[in-house]
Amino acid sequence: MTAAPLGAAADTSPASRTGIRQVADRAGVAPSSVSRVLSGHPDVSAVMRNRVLDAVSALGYEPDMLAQSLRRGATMSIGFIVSDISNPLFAEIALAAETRLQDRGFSLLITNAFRDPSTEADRIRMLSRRRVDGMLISVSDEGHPGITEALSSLKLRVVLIDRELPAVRSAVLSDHARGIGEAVAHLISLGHQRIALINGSAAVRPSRERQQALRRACRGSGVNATVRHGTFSPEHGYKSTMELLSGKEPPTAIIAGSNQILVGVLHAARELGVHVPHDVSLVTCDDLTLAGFLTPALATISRDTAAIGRAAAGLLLDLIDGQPPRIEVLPTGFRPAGSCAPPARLTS
Amino acid sequence: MTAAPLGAAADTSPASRTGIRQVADRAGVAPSSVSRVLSGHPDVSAVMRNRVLDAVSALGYEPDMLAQSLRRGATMSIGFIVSDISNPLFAEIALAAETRLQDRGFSLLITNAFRDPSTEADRIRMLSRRRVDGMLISVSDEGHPGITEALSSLKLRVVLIDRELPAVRSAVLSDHARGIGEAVAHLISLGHQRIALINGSAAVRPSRERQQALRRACRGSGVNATVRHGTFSPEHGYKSTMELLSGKEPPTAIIAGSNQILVGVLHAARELGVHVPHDVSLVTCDDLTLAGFLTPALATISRDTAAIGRAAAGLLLDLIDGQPPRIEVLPTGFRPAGSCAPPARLTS
DNA sequence: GTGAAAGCGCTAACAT
DNA sequence: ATGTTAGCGCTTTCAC
Repeated sequence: MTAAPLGAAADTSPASRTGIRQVADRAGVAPSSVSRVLSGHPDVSAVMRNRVLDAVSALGYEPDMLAQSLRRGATMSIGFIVSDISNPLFAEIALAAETRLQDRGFSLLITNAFRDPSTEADRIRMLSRRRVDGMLISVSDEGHPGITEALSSLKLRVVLIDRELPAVRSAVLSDHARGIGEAVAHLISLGHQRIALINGSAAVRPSRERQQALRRACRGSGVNATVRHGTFSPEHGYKSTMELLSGKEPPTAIIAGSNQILVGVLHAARELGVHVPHDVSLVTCDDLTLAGFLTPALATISRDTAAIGRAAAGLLLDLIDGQPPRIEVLPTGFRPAGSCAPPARLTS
Repeated sequence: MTAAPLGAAADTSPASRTGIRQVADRAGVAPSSVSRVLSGHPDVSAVMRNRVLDAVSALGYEPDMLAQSLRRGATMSIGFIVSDISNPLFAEIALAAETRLQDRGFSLLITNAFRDPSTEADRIRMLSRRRVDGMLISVSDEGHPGITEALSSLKLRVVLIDRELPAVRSAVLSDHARGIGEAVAHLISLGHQRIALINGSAAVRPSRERQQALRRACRGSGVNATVRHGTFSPEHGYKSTMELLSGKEPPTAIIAGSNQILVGVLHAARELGVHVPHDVSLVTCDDLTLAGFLTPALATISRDTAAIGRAAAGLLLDLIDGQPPRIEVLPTGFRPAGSCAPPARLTS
C-alpha cells in the first residue's frame, strides 16, 4: 500500500527540470499561453506561437505528462495484465496491441500475473491506482470472486482477451471450436477411433470451447473422446500423456491444448519411446516457432495473434471514444502436417 | 506532442472518485493525517490510525498514484525499451525484471522499438515525459547519435542490457565469448576446418564479441572462419545460408547468431536439401522452446535469461538507492547436441 | 488573443 | 500527535 521513497542521488544537474514556467518566462508570455500553443488551441496568434516554439526548442522543454494527466484526468496509459509474457502467444498479442495504442498516444503498462487469480485481482487494483485509462485482461479463472470484485469496484474500460465475464461486455474471442472441429474431422478421416484432448483449465473459455467442440465432432461417429483438464503447463502435458499412453486402450491421437502443454507431451512421448505419428498422432494448439521443423512437422491449430492484439486495442480505443461495448470473434484454423497419420492398428 | 482528450463516456457513477478529502471528512480528521497513516508515518496515535483505516475501508479508498507521483517526485515506474517483446529472449528478461521490480513497488512500462534506433530515441523521450524513475534499455545501434542525444539530455537512471554506451555506466552483459569459444573448440575437435558465423548487427556488443571470439578460437589452428553480419532476422539467416552453402568451399559448420537467424538457416537448409549434421553442423545462440526436439537436437549456446532480468532490475534498484553504477557480466555456456558431428569430407 | 487565478489529489513543512 | 498551508506542473475557466 505504501510507496517506498526514492533514493538520494536524484539530481546530478544543478538546474531543476525546465517546466512550462521557464518556457513562459523566456518567451515573455504567460504559462497558459505556452500550454495553449502546445496543445494546439485554435486562438493563438502566429507571433505567439513562434515565440513559444522557439523558447521550447531552445530550452529543450518536454511537458510533464504526470502533471498533464492529473489535470486532464487521463493518463493516456493502458494496463495489460498478462498471465505469462514469456509465452510468445501473449507476447505477440501484447506487441500488436501496443503498436495500435501507441499510434493514438497511449502507453502500455504490462504486468505479469503468473496465472494466479488473486495476483490478477491485485494487479487490477494497482493499475486502477495508477489511473490507467483502460485495461486489457485475460484472467486465469473466470469464476474467481476476487477478480469480479476488483473489476466491479472500478468504472473502467476493460477489454477481455479470450475470456467471458458477466461484468465485462467487451471482448476479443477466438473461435476455438472451428479449429478443433477441423482437426478432429481430419483425424477421424484418417481412421482414428480414440482421440484425447489434453486440455488447459476449464475455468477459462478456450478450454471449455475446445472440449465442447471435440465432443460435438465425435458425436455419432463412434469415436471415443477423452478430455483431461489441468493447468496450462508442461507438467500437465507430461503427466497426462504418460497416463494416457500407458493405460489400457490408449488414444491413437492426442491434441495438446496449448504450446506449454505440448512441450510436456513431447517429453513424455520421447521418454516412452513412442513414435509420432506411427504410434500416436499429434496436434497442438497455437503456433510455436520451430513446430514446422520438427520431424515430423507438427499439425497445428493456429490463430492470428497480431489480429487479436489489434482487435483488443481497437475495442478499447472505441470504448474510450465513447462507443458501446462489443464482442469480436476471430477465427482459428487447422494446419495438417506429418504428425497426423492413420493409426497403426485400426482395430482396438 | 499533443495528447488526445478522453472520450465522453467516462463516468457511469454519479459520485466522483473518493479522494483523501472524503476519507478525512468521514474520519473527522485532516487530510494530512490520512496521508500520514497511509504512508506509515511514525507519529500517529492508535486512535487516529484506526479511525482513518476504518474510513478507508468503508469508502474503498485507493490513493491516486498520479497525485502521489507529482507531489513526491517519483512515479515508482520503470521504462523498458525492448526491440521485440515477441522474442522469448527479451520476454523472459522482461518477466524476471518485472518480478523483481514489482517486489519493490515499481511497475514496468514496456515499449517496443522494432529494432529501429530513431524509434528507440523517441521512446526514451516518451518515457522521460512520463517521468519514469529509471529505464532498462537494449538499443539496436550503439553508435546512433539520436539515441546518445536522447539519453544524455536526461539525468535518469539507465541500465543497459547487453549493450555498451559511453554515456551509460550501468549494464548487464553476457559473456558471449565464452559460449562461442566452447562451441568452436567443440567443432574444431570434431574436425571442422571451415566455420561460418551468421552474425547479427555489428552495431551491438554481442555480435562483436561473438566475432572476436570466433577469430580468437580459430587463430593458429588453420581453421577458416567466415563471419556475415546483418540484421537479427530470419531473412538474413536464410540469405546468408543460401549463399554460404552454394558457394565454393562451403562451411562445414554454421553458427546462427540468434534464434531469429536460426529460423532462416533452417529454412534454407531444408530448401537446399542439406542434411544436418551430415552435410553441415549447426549451432545456435539462445534457447528456443523446441530446439531439443528437433532431429537432430540443436546444439545451443545459452544463457540464463531470468538471471539477466533479475540482475538488470537489481542494478537499477541499486542506482535508485543511490549506489554507484556497476557492470555485471553473466556467463553463457555451450550445450552440444546431435546437430554437431564430424564433417563428411575431412579434406576440402 | 492573452493573462490571472484556481485547482487536479496528494504530501511535507511548518505550526501548535 | 494533529491541523493548516503551500505547492508539485500543468490546464482551463474566467476576465479583459
